[in-house]
Amino acid sequence: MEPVSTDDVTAFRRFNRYFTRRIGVLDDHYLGQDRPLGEARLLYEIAGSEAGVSLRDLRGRLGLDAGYLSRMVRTLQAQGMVRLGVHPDDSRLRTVEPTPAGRAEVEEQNRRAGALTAGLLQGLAPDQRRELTEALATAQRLLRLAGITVERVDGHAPDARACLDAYAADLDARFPEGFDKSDLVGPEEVSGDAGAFFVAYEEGRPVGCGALRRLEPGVGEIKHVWVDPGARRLGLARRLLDALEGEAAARGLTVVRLDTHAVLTEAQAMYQACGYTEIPAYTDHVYAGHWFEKRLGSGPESRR
Amino acid sequence: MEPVSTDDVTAFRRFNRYFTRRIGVLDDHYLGQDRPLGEARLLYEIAGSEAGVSLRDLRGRLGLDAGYLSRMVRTLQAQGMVRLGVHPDDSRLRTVEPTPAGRAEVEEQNRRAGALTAGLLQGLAPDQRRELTEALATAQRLLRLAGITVERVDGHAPDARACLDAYAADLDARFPEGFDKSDLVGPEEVSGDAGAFFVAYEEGRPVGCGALRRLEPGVGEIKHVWVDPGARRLGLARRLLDALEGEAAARGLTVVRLDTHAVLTEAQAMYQACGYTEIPAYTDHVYAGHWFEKRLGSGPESRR
DNA sequence: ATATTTCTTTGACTTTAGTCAAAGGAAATG
DNA sequence: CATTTCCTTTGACTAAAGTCAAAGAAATAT
Repeated sequence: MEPVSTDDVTAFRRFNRYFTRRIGVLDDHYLGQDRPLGEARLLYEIAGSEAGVSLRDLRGRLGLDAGYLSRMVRTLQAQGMVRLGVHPDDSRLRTVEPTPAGRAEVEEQNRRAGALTAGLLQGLAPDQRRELTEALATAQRLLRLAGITVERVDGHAPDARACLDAYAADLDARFPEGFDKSDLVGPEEVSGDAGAFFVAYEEGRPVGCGALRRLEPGVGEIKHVWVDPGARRLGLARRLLDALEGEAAARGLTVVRLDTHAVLTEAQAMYQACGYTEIPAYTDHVYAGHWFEKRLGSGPESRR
Repeated sequence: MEPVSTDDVTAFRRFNRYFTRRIGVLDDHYLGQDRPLGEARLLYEIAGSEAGVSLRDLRGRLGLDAGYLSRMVRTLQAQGMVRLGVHPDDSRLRTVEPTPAGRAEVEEQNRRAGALTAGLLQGLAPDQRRELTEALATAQRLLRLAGITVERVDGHAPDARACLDAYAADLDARFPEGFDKSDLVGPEEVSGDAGAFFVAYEEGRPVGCGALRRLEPGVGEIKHVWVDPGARRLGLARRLLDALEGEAAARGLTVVRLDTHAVLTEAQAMYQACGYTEIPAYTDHVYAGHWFEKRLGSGPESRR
């Protein structure tokens, strides 16, 4: 893996310092106008999630001490900003939800913050605003991608199954003929000697997966490459492929194959961009309409 | 002035939230590992400026209460991180400078922050790192520009004179024959009916200027458009020109002219890009090598 | 069914951050 | 040279942020 150039690091740190100084501070400042910052943040978080949130969740998300959180929630409750309840499934957990008043306050804060931002952008010409918006979108996309880790997990792991379920639901919606879950590989097919399973995590949540399976001596098959709709267009599928190919190479496989459904045109384009070439059918798989192959370890990768 | 689209505002706010959550927080966190955040920031600021800094300066830069600052500085002194002295020119002022130990601590923090950043960027391919760096640079450039205000000031104002001094020094260094300060317009030539003077401010500091002078009935002259070296390549000169032309139009002038030295090729390109056309000499000014003119109020601006 | 773990609440703290006013020395102003 | 302004220090506070441990209720594991 290439080392990170110090120029990139300095540029990043320079931006970071500039941005948090100039913008981040502002944002925090308006937030905590009528109440302590911690409380404002908490209310914002509570109002952000439509249904009720559990205190346990909030604690995790905001990284707060249990006692501290408990007290702040009480304060908000006393002010009529939130309502407390008991979790229906587990009565140890308490849930919080915003009252109309709480929602209104957050709305008002959003309005003010929006006005602040608009004031800032006012200093730019329209085309410069567009340029800024695009640059920020690019940066955010890449930052998200950088924060996602791809990890090998056991085929039986709950995260693995969760991803496959989501994958199956996705395909069922996209294939004209639907998709039957029983067609997924079993956990034992992607564990141990038989294969491997990778899950991509973003801030602890699984947002993508991919499986590798031994097909015949020297040949592997890649299956079930899936990316959560919320994490698409980041370049994550490529990273999953990288991981799968790396694993295949480490197992001494020289060729990987895969098949894909005719309707998944963007997937086909992606495979081709990653160095896969279309080959004749190597399976008579129900859903397969196109077959691809890539020879591994043949010098430099064709990276976009 | 065009209204800011809500899309741009939302995109900006989304980035802001994402960035401060994911990155900004990190940065603060490592900073305040061994000492309170405020103290760490203060030490960072002190170590950042090579020579000693005055407390007055620090107070301005960090926006701290005088008493609060005084105490924090004492704490740092007691820990051997900084040395206190009296300002040579004004013994009401105190100066602070980092000791070797203080410098070392900041160095160590920088090292750690750098490692953190490198770890983050590690998740990206080299070309994606470059893309990110570029996007951040663009964003920072535009944010800086958005934060700069152009204000009309009196020709006698200290900020106006400071800009003109810097401008003169700049020209003196660039012109082969040097530049004589006595050639600058006098304060009364850019005040009241005779003309106007604009200063660009970035976070309270003057970073650019431009003057407008009545030349003859219906015709104005733009002079001394200057941008601080630290604020170049942002598009600030254009904004200064916009302000000057707006002022000229408001005064009923229909034409503005300007002259420029032969060596200032980038200025000439900029004038042309802003709708100025070269004309024959209208002065026999010593330093002038090219003359330009623009007719005002003729429909839509040619914006880049 | 008993023990263990999980989750929230409460009490009792500490640290950090920040404010305000008084006071004294030094420079600038008239 | 008297007055005003500027800058720092000190004392006396307050509010916010955060920590830790004990305790009780509910769920899970054995």
